[in-house]
Amino acid sequence: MSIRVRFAPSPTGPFSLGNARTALFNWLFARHHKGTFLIRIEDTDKERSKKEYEEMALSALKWLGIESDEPIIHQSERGDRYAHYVKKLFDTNQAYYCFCTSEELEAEYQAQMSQGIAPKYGGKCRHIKKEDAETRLEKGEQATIRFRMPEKRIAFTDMVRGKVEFDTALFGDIIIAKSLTEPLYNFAVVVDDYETQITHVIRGEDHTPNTPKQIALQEALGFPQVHYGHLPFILGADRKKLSKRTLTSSMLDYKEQGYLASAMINMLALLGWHPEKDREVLTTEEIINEFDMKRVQKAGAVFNPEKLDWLNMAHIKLMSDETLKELLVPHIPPEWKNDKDRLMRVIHLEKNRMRKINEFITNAKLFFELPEYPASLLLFKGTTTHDTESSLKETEQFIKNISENEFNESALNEKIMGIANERGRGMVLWPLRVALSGKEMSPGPIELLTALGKKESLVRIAHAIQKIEGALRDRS
RNA sequence: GGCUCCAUCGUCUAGUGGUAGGACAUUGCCCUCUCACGGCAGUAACAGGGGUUCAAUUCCCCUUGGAGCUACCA
Repeated sequence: MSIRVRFAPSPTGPFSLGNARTALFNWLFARHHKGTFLIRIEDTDKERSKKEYEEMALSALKWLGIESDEPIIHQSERGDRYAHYVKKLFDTNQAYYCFCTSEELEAEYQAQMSQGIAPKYGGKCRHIKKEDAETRLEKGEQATIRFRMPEKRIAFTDMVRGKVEFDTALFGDIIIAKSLTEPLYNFAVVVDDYETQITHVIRGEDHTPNTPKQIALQEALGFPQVHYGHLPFILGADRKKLSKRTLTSSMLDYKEQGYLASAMINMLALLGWHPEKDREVLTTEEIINEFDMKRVQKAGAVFNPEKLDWLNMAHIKLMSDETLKELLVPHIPPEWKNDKDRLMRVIHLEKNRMRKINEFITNAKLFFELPEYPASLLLFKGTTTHDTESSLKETEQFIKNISENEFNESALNEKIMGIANERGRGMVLWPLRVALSGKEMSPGPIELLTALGKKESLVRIAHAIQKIEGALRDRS
């Protein structure tokens, strides 16, 4: 039988790292086993569900390349399906109307808590006859629908943790719906998973205690049991579940900050899972091939932003210059595109220096516009203005003598390093590099020359020489 | 309180009944005109106590610590 999984977010808040990881593991599991991956929106809570959160989740997933193989289901549109199954439970006397008010229930729970007893519903409405309930409903009384929880031990084999067992007597009769068409989580999940023929439920470990309730419901409705796997949490630095407020916990923020989807997937996959052979930098394709629920960790994992940076850098290096250009183009100033060749040379050079793709704008700016800098910056430590002037002039002459078609890295390296080794490396390379970049810190002079090209390089060197001469004049 | 789960370097993790390995971070060195990249080396962990065993990080129990759940949220 083919594997079918689903990711079922409730659109009640920003889409977090943890949500993304749960979606990813479901998706990886489906892809690895050539199964089907579904997205279902759990928007039964009308108060808290918001369309914007749903859109946020879907676009974050789309960014990661995770999309539903079948049309997306909304629980809010399936009221009649839930009503159908609630009626089935009524017909078999496995559900009943409960007229207790929230105040009554609250008081009951408080009393139990203060006595140190595990709180659960006392069963006050358990024996109200269906006919009596219906007349009360007709009179306009408010009621919820409860499931007669059978008291027994329910065990299941978790794909991550192995055998887990609960005593359902501790749960009491849970509320499964506010009305025929307004189901609550545990009931809606069971119905939808059944109707979409889900075979494996992979979700966060916060759902572990819900699993026996859902199994009891499946048994009551005569549904086959599904396989469960509960994923450990992604934790904040405080080792607590990532809160909604945690900074940049919204997935789309990572995209904005210049992270690659492939790096993000790599990072998320490595939180709680590890390939058999010890490798860290993995393409999505490789992760799909090697993914195995058996290798999923049991303990929660603290998210490490530095490692994400490192992985992002690694994934940038994995990309071709051309692919990187495509990614960069929408973000760069239009005038940078005028000189296509120069742009490509700059991308090639900066590719190995970027941790996040939006760093490109600040890093590459100097190639398109010479920054302002003081003449004093041209002086290598412990050298004189005079020596700097003569060094720059000599370098300028050498560069002028290199023909346009010889203007490449190896030829430049040979010529420039020739002078540098003669006059002293710092004496030659520092002023040249500052003249070309206008910055204290930058790529090396040979790299700058190659990327800028002969013409622009000479303009910048001439500009530097003017600065030096100006400084000399001011002194005399 | 009750129920469930978890426990290897600071972090992510590998691992086995017999020397605890890798990655990020960090430190030092090399490369070098600077900053990155890269290369090399170093610091750093089996929570504690009992068992079982010739031998336990590994298997069992307890303790401790941590997390989740305990809704007319999901």
